[in-house]
Amino acid sequence: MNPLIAKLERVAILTDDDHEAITAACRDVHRVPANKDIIREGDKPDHVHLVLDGWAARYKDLPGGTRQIIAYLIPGDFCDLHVTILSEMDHGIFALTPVDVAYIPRTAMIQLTLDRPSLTRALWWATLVDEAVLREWIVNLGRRDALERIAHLLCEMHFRMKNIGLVHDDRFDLPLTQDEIADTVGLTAVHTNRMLQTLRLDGLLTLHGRVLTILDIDRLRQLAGFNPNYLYATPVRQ
Amino acid sequence: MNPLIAKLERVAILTDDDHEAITAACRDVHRVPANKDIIREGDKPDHVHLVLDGWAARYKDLPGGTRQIIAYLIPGDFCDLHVTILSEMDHGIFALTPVDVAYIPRTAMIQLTLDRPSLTRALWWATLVDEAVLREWIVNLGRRDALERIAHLLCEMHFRMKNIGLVHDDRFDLPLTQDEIADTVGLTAVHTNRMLQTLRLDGLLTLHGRVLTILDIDRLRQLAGFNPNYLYATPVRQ
DNA sequence: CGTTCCCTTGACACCGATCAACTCTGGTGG
DNA sequence: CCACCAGAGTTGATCGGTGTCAAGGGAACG
Repeated sequence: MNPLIAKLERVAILTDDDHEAITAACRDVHRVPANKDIIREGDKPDHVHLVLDGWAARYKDLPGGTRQIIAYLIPGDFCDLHVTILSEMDHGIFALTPVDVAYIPRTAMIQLTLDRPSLTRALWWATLVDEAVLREWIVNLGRRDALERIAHLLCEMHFRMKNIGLVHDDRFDLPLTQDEIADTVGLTAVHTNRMLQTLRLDGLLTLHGRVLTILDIDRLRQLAGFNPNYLYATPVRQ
Repeated sequence: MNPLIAKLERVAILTDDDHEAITAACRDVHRVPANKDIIREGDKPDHVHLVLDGWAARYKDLPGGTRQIIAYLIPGDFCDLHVTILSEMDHGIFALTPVDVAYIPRTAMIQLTLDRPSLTRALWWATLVDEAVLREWIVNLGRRDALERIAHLLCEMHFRMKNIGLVHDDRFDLPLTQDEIADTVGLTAVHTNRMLQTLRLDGLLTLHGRVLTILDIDRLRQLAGFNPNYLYATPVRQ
């Protein structure tokens, strides 16, 4: 099952035709090994990239050697819908795990949106949710302390992974090193480590071998100030 | 002159018909006094709001009484294109100055995008630039120190204001209190004050009476690590 | 002419960064 | 099967950037 179809169907009504159009667009699948770039800053790809399996991360490198992770991409997420319109990538995307990526030709994407208003609307919903996530990350970085930031990130990924059926018993794959978490929440790896220990000691979660188990989602959400409304897991307005 | 038309024409070719359609859509103008909400979290507006004159800010309040400003809206910017699709606002927007806001009916907006593919493409470009700005703000909050953050914000607003013709001799209206700047860059007002003084002492800028004069844009940009590529002031791909 | 924001300043506290080991784990090759 | 190794996680000591609290000053406005 195509994860994009599954994602869009949660919020919109797609016809069989739409299904076929999406499936057809996703014919060209590439496997990218872990820790390799899917796209680099400055690229002008002729394809739109869609994550079918695995995790990827959007990031920017700064002069000085630091890095900020800007988004996590999980199955069903587009890497770069915007290069349909914008001139080039202003950031890179790398694979956190081995990732299956569908290469959808730019022209096919444009055709899809011209032919299928309801599908276009669903795709638009997806980009708006991505945008809402960016806003919440700004709040996270700007106004929450270290412990809350990490807790909030974990709550969000729990919610998103659950949405696509990849959470069982509040347990899911979190293929991130503590360095990567640190580069996401604007902390150092050392402090991230200490905060994760605090969360463990408080009995909120366990995390080893890239598997996260949330032991008390209610308390974790309360600690993080997590409110999933920004993820808009609700039907699209007609 | 409608600032939305001016903005879109910098990157796309619009017909006279497009102009008229935009002008017609912007008939219903409301003036919102400074410090009043234009939209609140939870609202389900039937109109899309477009800033015609003045500054507004997108924000989220947190339990605990803190606030994070998520975006600044200047003439030509939409407040909430997304409520065309999403169920309700997950954040508020307030006026920083008295603001002229065009209320564009949701239905008119939908009609516009159905009838005018090239205009739709230009609007899409605008939302993608907004998204790129959000990404850069995440980098700003996550990986730059206090001085760099403020410098970067000022560089960005200088660039955006220049783009719409509101900068003369590197001088422009910056209608923000230090509290508001602090709530934007994730600092306290006290520390924001000290950093602004540092920037002044370094001969980079002057700021009083809500007017910012940048004395040395090159050095300010270098200090901030500012690269305007993310603002995509370039023509839209066809 | 007083009131209310807003800006400014100083002293001090503390969260998270930095630096430098050390441990653990999983993978690889002999 | 074991020895080794690299990457990831952990720990401790110390430093510094930013927060906090409190007070005072200045400018706009009724």
